[in-house]
Amino acid sequence: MPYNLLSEPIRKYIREQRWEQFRPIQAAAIKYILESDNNYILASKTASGKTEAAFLPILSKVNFSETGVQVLYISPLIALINDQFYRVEKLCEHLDVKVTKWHGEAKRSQKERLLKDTSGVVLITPESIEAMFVNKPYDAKQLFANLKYVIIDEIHSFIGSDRGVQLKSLLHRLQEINTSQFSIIGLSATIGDYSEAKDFTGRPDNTKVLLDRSAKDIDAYFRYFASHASELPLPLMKDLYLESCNSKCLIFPNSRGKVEEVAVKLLKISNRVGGHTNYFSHHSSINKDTREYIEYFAKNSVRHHFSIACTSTLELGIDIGSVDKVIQIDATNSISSLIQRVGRSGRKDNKPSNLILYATTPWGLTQAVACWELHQEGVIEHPDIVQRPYDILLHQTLSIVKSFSGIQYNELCKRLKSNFAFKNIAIEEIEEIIQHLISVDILEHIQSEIIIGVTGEYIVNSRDFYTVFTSTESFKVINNSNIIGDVPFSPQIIEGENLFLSARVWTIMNIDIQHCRIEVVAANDGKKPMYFGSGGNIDTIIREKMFNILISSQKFDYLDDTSALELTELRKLFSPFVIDPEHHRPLVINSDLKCSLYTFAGTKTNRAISYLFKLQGISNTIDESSSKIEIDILADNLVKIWSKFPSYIKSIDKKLEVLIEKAPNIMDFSKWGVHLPMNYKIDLLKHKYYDFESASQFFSKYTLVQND
DNA sequence: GACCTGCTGCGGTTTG
Repeated sequence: MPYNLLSEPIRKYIREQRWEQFRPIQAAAIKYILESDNNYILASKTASGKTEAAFLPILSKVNFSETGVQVLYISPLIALINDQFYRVEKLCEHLDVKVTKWHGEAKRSQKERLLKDTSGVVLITPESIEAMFVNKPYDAKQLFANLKYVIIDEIHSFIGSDRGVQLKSLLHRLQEINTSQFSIIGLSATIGDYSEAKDFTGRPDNTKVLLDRSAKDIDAYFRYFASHASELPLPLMKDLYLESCNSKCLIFPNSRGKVEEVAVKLLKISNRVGGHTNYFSHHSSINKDTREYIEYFAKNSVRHHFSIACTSTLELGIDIGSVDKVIQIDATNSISSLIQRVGRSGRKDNKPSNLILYATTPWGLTQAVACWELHQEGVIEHPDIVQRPYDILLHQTLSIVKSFSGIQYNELCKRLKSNFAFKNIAIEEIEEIIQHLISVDILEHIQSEIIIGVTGEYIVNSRDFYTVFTSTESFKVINNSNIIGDVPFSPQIIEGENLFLSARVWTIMNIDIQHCRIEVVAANDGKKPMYFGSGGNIDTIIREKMFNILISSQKFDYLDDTSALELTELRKLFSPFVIDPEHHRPLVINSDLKCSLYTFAGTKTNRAISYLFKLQGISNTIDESSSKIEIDILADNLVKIWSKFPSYIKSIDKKLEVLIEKAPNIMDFSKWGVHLPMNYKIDLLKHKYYDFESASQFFSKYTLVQND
């Protein structure tokens, strides 16, 4: 019995909660974590009690009377830390264990209190760990030199991202200041690659996966409303209103602009028919206080219905209580994202989740069906792992040098080389990058010691140093000295222009360019705001599934009649082809004899294919939504040169060098890559922005098939 | 058309 294994204060907590039994992941975690010091990945569906699964045995096991923080909980979001704080504090009720939030918005007094009495549990973000290493290395040592457990929440959001490489490096640096080994527990509902998840701890052999495969029942319905303009069609809005007005709903329209459009229009309809007024918009450009209020409102609404239009800000595990329905407008970018979003509904009492998907284009519908089918098959895309993250290595190099206020050259190289975050980067490469940083005054070599150089001082002392992702400049939108949110610099920002923000309509009264502020007053009608972003990359497995769906005649019982008709209609585009998806790709000849290649390949592969065409002087444009490359060449000519393309990749480096020199903005995907020597920039461009390996396979694997 | 995430220390002022 797992219950009997736990310590008495924890058992008391469990009795008070009146839990009749543990969830499977909790029972397993209690048994395994208590019996060994292995690392564990706890993989189980959303709302299955993973936080308790990790904390119950750890709080039982760890001796908190030792000095120093014993348990470090790392989260990708401040909002999640604030949310988990109350849960963890409650768990610690009978234990006399201090729980401290440590992030950029946490109270300084609480941090100071912890520094005076270093003990207990700390909830922190990766960036705050980074900042502590850089500015207060002594504090880091005082606090975190006696760790027993590190818990990483929503670990999938780190795997395969720059932020994940940074966190790996920080885990290594934390281990360096500890005399004994701490254990790592990773939590997630959507792991696409267990070996990558194990690698994330740095000790894959000592890491075990505890997996509860049971899935939640989901009632899914797909509906179709054709959209021809940039605005959502009115019939869709009316249907959406009826579907949502008597429920607690989350609506995911995939972009901040559309989030505003949905929130404003639903509220307008509701006002007209005398419905409730609880319509909100929740995304990164909404003021933080407003977002917290919305989360609080949702969590505490027992009787009130509400609809929150949101982006991926409400995708991760922030507890917003029980939601009746999740409404997705067009397809998600990934299966993982779909799972997370659907998991937001039916959290209580094991009720089924409800998903309603509105498609507005045939290709959006096909992608949505593909994601849904793959999810049903239990498939999740694999994370996109960068084997040699030179840019993050550069960032960590600066962080380490600053942290030590100067460090012996050999010592620096040794620390970087032994860091498992950079295990595929050779020592010669590390030395070359350090030498380059010295040559551009970012670092300085004094006798045998490396210190931060003149140029480097500006970089490491900037507030922007602690993150590995970029942020864009924007205007603060202010009404009556209340901050509503922000909008980027765009041609839309003109005095007198009306726009949506935070589910309301505003007129721009005054633009203060110097202070990046816009004064607004309430208005009645306007436009959705323009935001610039670059969505997520779509994985090849989704595209391949779309192809299979389109050349099959399979019926899907969750589609409404219009959706089924639209799918049948799109299938006609490929019905003239006799095609084997394992070996062929369709080339549609247009009326002007130019052609459209449907690659059914992932975003990075499409970019590489398109670029290779351009290098051969063949102009073309990608339409990512349909994975189509429209090519300015006669089909027969393309077929003739098709087999030569893989050989063009061999000499790609020189071409990419020219590209970087001519259009340096192409490196914008990498915040720290700009400081690297050219050959390393090329390598990043080759693997993070493009995917030439899979493009090469594409040309070799597939032959083109033309329609008649 | 097209997502998201996070962050300092200091000196000064105000508040209880």
